[in-house]
Amino acid sequence: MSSSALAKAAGVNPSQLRRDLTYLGQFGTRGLGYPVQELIDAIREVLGREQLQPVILVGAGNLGVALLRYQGFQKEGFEVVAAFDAIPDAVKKRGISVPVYHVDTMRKFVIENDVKLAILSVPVEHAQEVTNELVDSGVQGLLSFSPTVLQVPEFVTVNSVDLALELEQVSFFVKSEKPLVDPDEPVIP
Amino acid sequence: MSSSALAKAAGVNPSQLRRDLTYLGQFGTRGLGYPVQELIDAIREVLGREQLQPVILVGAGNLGVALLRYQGFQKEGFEVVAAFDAIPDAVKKRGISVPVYHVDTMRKFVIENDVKLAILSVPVEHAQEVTNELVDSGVQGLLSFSPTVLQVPEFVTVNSVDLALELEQVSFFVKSEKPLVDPDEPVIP
DNA sequence: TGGTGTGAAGTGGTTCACAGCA
DNA sequence: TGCTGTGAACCACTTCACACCA
Repeated sequence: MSSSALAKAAGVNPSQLRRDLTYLGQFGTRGLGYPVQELIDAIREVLGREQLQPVILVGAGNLGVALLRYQGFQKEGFEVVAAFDAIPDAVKKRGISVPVYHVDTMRKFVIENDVKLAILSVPVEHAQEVTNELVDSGVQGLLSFSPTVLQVPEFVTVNSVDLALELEQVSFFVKSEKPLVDPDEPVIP
Repeated sequence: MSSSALAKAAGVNPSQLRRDLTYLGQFGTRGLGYPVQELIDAIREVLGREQLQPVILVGAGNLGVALLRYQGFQKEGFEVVAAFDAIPDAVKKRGISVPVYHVDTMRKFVIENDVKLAILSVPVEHAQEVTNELVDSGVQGLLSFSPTVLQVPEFVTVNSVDLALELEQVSFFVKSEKPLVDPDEPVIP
């Protein structure tokens, strides 16, 4: 498999892709390309996907429940082992195999199960407090869907996905006449 | 309001924020800061948020329905005016005020209502074909949740959110001993 | 011949540092 | 004095271009 074929599939430049792959070592063959299976193994190892990673989800509202039903995480080597909510009884559990517990039991669960990753889909006004408790319990990585900047110690990784912002980014380029803002020209003359 | 206060709230560097704001013109006062209301107005105008932007959603599965229930889009000036699905009758409509139509009627709707933005939450294997039809009908911006690279003409803007990938990004930094890969040192020695 | 690996150049975004002004 | 606006330096990432080798 050549870098140009891979690059096309990934939607990037071939040089880019070759450069990136060298960080895994160098096992392409000049004139031939990359051995597919070795590539898969090497990437999998670097990404730490040898075994399932346990994850918890906090906030089983609309978005949270959808995420619980979402199969994509399992496919990529994650296992959502439990969900937590302030009102677990209110959660519509149809089609959900993951147990939903009260958020008061979260700390205990995280500690006992040595959970390192959490998905946060709580209302924005509770995002920081829940984050604090998670970090305090030992969680080191957060995927947040709240439109706010979470304050965490530097040893904790946060990835924030703001859905409205993602749509906003598309919208900006659609409504504007020109595809990009010209930095030499103020947007408002 | 000073740039440093805004920067702190946004989680960025003050210089960064000042530099960004100059693209809107220059209306900060040296020694004083920025006038809040003018700032809001200027940003709103640039982002084209004076009036509601109509959006359609395609693919009313788990994620799609959650997105329909999600209030964040409305808050940011978007209105999801209709949803489309291959089996609209199967969609659980509880708590959804947006009408769900059959995907066959999508093209007509897009053209008649001059829809320019679409949210795509269809299964990955149908993402490209639905994209083609949307683009063909006049949609110019797509927010996709399918883990695939969509092929579109250059005048169409695509923003892809791959939820599993977002979690993967967190996971990488959590499981690795060091916070970052040292580019001089191959990950696999 | 074809395609990798990589110096070197290019690009664009970030940060510094400070002149200038309320 | 305090804080903006911005030239210049900095930095990280991207792309080019080509030596090198199966």
